[in-house]
Amino acid sequence: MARQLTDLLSGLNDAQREAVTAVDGPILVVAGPGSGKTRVLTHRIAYLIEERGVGPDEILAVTFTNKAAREMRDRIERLLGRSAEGLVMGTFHSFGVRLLRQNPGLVADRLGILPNFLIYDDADQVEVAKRAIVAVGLDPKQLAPRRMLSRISAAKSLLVSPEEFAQQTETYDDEVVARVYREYQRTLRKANAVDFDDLLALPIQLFDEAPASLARYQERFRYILVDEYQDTNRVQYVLVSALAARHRNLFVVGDPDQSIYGWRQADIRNILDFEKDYPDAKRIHLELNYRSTRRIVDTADRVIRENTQRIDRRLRTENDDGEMVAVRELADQNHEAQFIVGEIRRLVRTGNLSGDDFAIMYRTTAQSRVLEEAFRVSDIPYRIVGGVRFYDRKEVKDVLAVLRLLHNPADDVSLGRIIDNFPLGRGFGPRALDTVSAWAAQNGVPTLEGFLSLAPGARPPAPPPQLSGSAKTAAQRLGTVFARLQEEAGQLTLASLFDAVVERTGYKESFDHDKEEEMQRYANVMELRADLEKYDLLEPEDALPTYLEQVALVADVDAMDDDGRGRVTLITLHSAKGLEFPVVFIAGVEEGLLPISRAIEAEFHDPLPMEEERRLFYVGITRAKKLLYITYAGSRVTYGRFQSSVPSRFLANIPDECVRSLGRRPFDRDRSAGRLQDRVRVGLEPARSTAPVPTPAAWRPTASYQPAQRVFHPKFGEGVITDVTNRGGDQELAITFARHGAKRLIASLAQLDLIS
DNA sequence: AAGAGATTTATTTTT
DNA sequence: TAAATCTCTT
Repeated sequence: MARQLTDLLSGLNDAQREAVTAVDGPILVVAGPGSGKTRVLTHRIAYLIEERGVGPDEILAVTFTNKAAREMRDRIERLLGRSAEGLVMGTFHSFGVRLLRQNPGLVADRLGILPNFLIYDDADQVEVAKRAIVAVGLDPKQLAPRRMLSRISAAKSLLVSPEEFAQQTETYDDEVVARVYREYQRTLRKANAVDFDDLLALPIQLFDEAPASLARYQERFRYILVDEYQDTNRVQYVLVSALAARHRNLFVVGDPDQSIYGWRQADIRNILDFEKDYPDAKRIHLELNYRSTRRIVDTADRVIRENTQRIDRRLRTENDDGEMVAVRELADQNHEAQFIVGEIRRLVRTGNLSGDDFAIMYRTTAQSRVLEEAFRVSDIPYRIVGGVRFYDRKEVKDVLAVLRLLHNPADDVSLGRIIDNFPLGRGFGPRALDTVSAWAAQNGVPTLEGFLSLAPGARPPAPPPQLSGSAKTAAQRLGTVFARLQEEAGQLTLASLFDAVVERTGYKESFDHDKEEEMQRYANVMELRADLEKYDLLEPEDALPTYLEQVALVADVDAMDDDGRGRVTLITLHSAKGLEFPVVFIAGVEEGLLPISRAIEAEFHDPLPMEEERRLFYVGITRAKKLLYITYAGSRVTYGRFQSSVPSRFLANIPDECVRSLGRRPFDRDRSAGRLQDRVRVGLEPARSTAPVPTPAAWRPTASYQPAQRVFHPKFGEGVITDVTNRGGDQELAITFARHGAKRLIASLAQLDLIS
């Protein structure tokens, strides 16, 4: 016992030790980046179990991603030297599902949601929103379903029901949202489906309806821990508060400076007001950074210091100074990607580093394209976190739609998908679907029943829908196939069910074996089969629901740890939160990208989005342990158009002592938008319009090229200069490109970059 | 109802 | 630029 105690507490600093051993009552830990908060969380849980005799099943720990939960559980089990069975650890959303699954009777009775409910993902939600817009007699083309959805989601995150929303409308637009919201919710329920926000809101409704069930959980969870508390929203706050009300042993960890989910209704006040909610709370600060070099820490500190909405504190470290932060301007996004690939190659060669030591971070997923292309040709292994998830690929979603419909016959969104995309639905158009839907509505049954009623041997509740011609044939075919699949669904393993699905729906044959692209998509479908096989170990009746739930709740980062070894990571700044890498590149640090244009537009009436952008940059900087590169391009192609860009204002705050410019031109702080801002503030110039946006020709270095130099051209790629002819102040270059052969180019016009 | 061809839209971030 | 959506023809 004593041995273990020293193990659990050794190597912790005073503040960390205090956080681990302060057992009872509300505790707020404000933890800067790299200050060991994961260590504190894991050691604290192990300490509770080992030293305080707390049962693992009396502890609830909420993390931001499933990956974090998995890793923490592993670390705890390693500390304990045994399994931590019973410990409830996961994201808010997975915990929400768990609550709903554990109370099927109450959930059905009080909330009207049957146990076979599905979790609708983003695309499904858009579809439901569209249908809702149509149903209230409006036009989805004018209303932007996505915008409706974000308003609805915001309302749900604030626990505002459709009825409450309707009562507090102020503008015409609000009224429209209210109507769509109501219909959206009705459509979801009719499909026996829930969305992400419901996973948090429904447990609260359940507790309202059945206080005894709340009391049970309150009693059970003597200790509750919440990570990334700065990113919790209202629903999450209410849920945690309710659960912690009985024992009040609530331990929250967060960093207001890393709050980057304001757009998801994350409310920084949850952490700032913690001590108001719990006047007896103990507050512990973890400030010393163990992760990064001194220069990286100082850079981060100076950048975040510019924010006004924050608690003043200083980030510090006792680590070595380390290398300078490298800032590099590139001609365009291709050069930027090329530069990054080149640097990585160089560092791998000379610096004893491997691919997985590197991460490239960017603000928007669109930026990953060019980077990915550069890595693809470079043959450096890489992986992309974010972008299109495996489960979001069209062909995968198609097959999943069938499985979902088999699990939940009310799932009209999946039914629609099947009709649109499967050979099975051929000959069956929108008008015919209207007929069947109307029939189903009339009889109060799911739309699928309309099809089943046409299958041979069916005993429908009413005369089947009136169809004719190709629509009738198609509907009969679909009904017959589904009737049979439904029978088999309970008996077959998932893999065999998969086989039956792709065979009988004609999906398998729909791939053209002569087209490479289609074969790739077919390969994805088969990968789904391999995925399904893993679930055949479960009880047959659990396999499908467990699988579908897992599919709905995996985040991009969750899927990350599979075969990440040796690969460079390409990741959005948002997804990078909580991760660390020896070498980090932050790409596209330009006005309009980081900060994102919308934050710039909003700045004059609302400074908060801009501050969030700055925090995002801060999150990126603090991911780096040893080396940090910041790159920006002088111009980039957006929507297929060239646009020149201005270095981000955030660059102006990096201290001279920490930064060095790479390349021929020094990094010119005065051209970054930060300095322009100053001028704007004193009223010398209007914003942006007169900003000295440099034209490419004007700022391109007038380097004199020489034969044998290696260069990079945005279109032609890598090449070697074979001949140089001087023409006045300019040069005409003969270049042999690796992939495009010999070209003659004018030095001042060709957007060339020297590569080492 | 289906496919070809024209046109228009999109890029903020995600559980 | 590429993907999604619309329009027109059969």
